[in-house]
Amino acid sequence: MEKYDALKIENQICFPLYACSREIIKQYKPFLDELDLTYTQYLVMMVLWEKKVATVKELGTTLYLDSGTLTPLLKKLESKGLITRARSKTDERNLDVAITEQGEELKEQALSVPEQIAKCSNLEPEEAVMLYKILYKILKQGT
Amino acid sequence: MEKYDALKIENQICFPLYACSREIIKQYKPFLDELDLTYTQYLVMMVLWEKKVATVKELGTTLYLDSGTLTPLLKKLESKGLITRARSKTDERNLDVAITEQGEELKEQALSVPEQIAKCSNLEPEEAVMLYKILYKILKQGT
DNA sequence: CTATATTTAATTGCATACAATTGAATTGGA
DNA sequence: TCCAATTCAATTGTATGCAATTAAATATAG
Repeated sequence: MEKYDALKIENQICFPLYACSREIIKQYKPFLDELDLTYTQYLVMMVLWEKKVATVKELGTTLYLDSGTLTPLLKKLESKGLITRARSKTDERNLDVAITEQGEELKEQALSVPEQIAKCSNLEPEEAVMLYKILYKILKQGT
Repeated sequence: MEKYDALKIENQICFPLYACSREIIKQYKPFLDELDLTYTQYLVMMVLWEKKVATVKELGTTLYLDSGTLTPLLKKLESKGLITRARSKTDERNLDVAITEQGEELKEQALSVPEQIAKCSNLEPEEAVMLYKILYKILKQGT
């Protein structure tokens, strides 16, 4: 163990995490292109397909993103007709983001995305479960 | 198992990967701020602390980044005096990126980064090893 | 009840990421 | 040898990420 070993890329855990994340997002691209969605837009749509409505704050908490990222992205989804944006009537600080009929329709088409992505993985099921557990353990630590 | 379950955030492996990557990079920020480096700049410097010289192509292969990301980033590191950029004499298509004396000096200071980051982790050593193995298995698949 | 503190989304500025294109240099085949 | 194909870095355009600030709305302490 040499003095500078800790500074080598191959001895870091963050780098493969960072690289893997981007490589897998690249795998999504051809499938998401068919929906005319970016990966981040797809994440927002996934939350709304499940919850129908969420504030910017809630989207940010769920996706670990802030308003600086979400505001322009949501305006884009709005311009595509997939969502609506409106101030909450009970608390005007909140912006309610709601899925539209058109947004709902995209859900059917989106079903093919996880289907096709699943085929790309070479992980054993136990590895996927292990990976999932470890990643959420790390994420929970920030709570 | 409902029809749309595969479209839920919590059933995806890519999302926690993406979120984890960004959360851990945020943990690096206060330490990297002291070196006046961003995380990506730090990655490039790590390669050069080890290899002294590398072409843009080699940096890109190692870090999974392309010239569109690296070119402006390398110009910034050059303007800080940490690296030099010069066309290779044997093949002018290649750009040789080399560490400077000042870049070498930063290595000492950088030693504290992995030290302090290690303290932030709540993973068991076996979990870290498992995570590392799985991530590199995914990365190798793209080779 | 009111001044202050807090919460929330938007904005600004900077730094990536990356697809697609360009242009220069080199390679390899006819 | 010569030219078509390939390789490589740079450029362009779009889309994030995120820290820091701003401004409006709401909550809270006194």
